[in-house]
Amino acid sequence: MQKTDDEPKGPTSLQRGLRLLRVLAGAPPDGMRLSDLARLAGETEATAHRLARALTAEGFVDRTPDRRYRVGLDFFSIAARAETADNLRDICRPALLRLSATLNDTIFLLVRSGLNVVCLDRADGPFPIRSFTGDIGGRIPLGMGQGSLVILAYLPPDEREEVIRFNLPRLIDRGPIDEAFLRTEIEKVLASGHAATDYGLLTGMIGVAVPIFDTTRRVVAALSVGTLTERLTAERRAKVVELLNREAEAIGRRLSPFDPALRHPARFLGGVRAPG
Amino acid sequence: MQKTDDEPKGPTSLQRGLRLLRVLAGAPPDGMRLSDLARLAGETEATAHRLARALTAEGFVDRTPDRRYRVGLDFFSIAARAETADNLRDICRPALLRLSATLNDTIFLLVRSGLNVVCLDRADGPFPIRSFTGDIGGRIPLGMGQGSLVILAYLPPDEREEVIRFNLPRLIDRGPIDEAFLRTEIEKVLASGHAATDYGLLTGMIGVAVPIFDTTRRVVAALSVGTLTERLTAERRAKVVELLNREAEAIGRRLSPFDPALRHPARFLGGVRAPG
DNA sequence: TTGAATTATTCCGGCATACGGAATTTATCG
DNA sequence: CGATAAATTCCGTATGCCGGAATAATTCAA
Repeated sequence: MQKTDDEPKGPTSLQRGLRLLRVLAGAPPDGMRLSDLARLAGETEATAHRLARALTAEGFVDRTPDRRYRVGLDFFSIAARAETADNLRDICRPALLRLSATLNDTIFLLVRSGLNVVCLDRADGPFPIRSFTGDIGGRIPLGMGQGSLVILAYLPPDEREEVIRFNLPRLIDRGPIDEAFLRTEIEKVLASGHAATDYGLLTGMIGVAVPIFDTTRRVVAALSVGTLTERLTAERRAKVVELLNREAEAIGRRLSPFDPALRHPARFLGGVRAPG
Repeated sequence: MQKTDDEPKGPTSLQRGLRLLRVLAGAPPDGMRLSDLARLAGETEATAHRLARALTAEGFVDRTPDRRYRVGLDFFSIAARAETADNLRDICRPALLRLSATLNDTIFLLVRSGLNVVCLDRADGPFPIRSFTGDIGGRIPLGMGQGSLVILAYLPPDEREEVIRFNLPRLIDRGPIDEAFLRTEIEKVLASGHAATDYGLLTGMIGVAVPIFDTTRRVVAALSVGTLTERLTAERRAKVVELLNREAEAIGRRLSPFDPALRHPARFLGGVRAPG
């Protein structure tokens, strides 16, 4: 081989091994044969085999009984154990401040927690706002309020149905809602990409919310703005949604799907992690 | 360097790089300095630097502005693919929600990974629960804890023996267990169809677990509930087991006969085949 | 601000070792 | 059962890795 240029080459076997991981993560739902793996990674079969063997020995790759390779469960385990330095609240705070300052309204950050949604943070605007969510730490059933609704809407179908089945009584109990209404609103959310339903419970108030997806396209949270109904003309709403979405997307790109804050929001409410 | 032993060594730089990843995932909330990384991984700083650079270039590691290393975001999106082909987690989630809401306790979904069991998902109940399994991604040896025990118990006999042979020391090391105890408990599991052993390690806590079989009657996972000892009277336990089993069976019917991880080279040819 | 201690990065020579062509074993298929 | 394809092992060689040591950058104390 001739060395034409002086690329800052690193340990080749590491580079190649990682590329194998990428390839494995890339396509197959049920694993990949060695020959395909080699071809896609641009390696000879001998080399791919050697690397795959090492990856397997280290637990980063699993082998299926029919001799196929796939990303290993240990990999999942390692990733889940890795703590991302910033929890969701820290990541989102600048966005909340920006939105609050730009829109002159109150911004909420909502995270799902089982069958509920928890308000993880808020940045107040100049107008006093009443909301379903209430203050930081506030907890409402999935489906009640715009931010909550938007999360519910984007859940995987199975899961969404399950949540609805359980929460419907709670929702009916707390507001002028029935199943038909809820389903209609969910459809609206999925069609428009945001929630702006007026529940009619907080007179003069209205909210607009957009979903935050993690890097695997799962809903994990919602950004929501609470404002006075009169302030939200149709054209302003479009603008608001656009701004919210821009921030939501930026946030989503930075989210690990394993962030503990997404799983146990309550632990992070105090700003300090609770033990256990 | 002297190498007297003739282990089938693999590409060292790959092994070392992966170890760096493990170390990185292990401890730091806000990243790790090179020197610490090197020390914890048992590498010279020069080597650690070279490897870390390669990992960074490949996107598996990020650098913070203050020159610290941390697990990269790409790492997570790849890891998210590491679930079983049937996406066991998605399939089971509604069941976890149902159980958690119905029982008011914390539900765990556990899958086997080689000689270990990994917590794939959990749905928290209102009570804070301590468990062997820990949080999502937590790993424990096969045989430790109820969910893990139930999986071990239902493995094919020769495979089970091999796992026991391997894990017994680890189990003894981590709890008041000896071989006789383990075998007695396995018998109990096979007789009753569930595990409810009180290991006595987590005072006040107890768990009940049932197996999930795929359509070929192989254990692939376990559903487990963690609760306060006082909440689990005998009659309630019967009820709990029944609920768990109902969900486990429903899940099993949806599983295609794909074995997630049999990375341990075991030749069961001519051995006992699961009765079709 | 200065200087010393700590940490990060680069260099480089020697030698271990990873590469890949080819042979061998093992699975898959007609 | 023979043929084809895939997986795994072998092995000589040159390639790229390792780590001691030099250099650069950063932190810290005073």
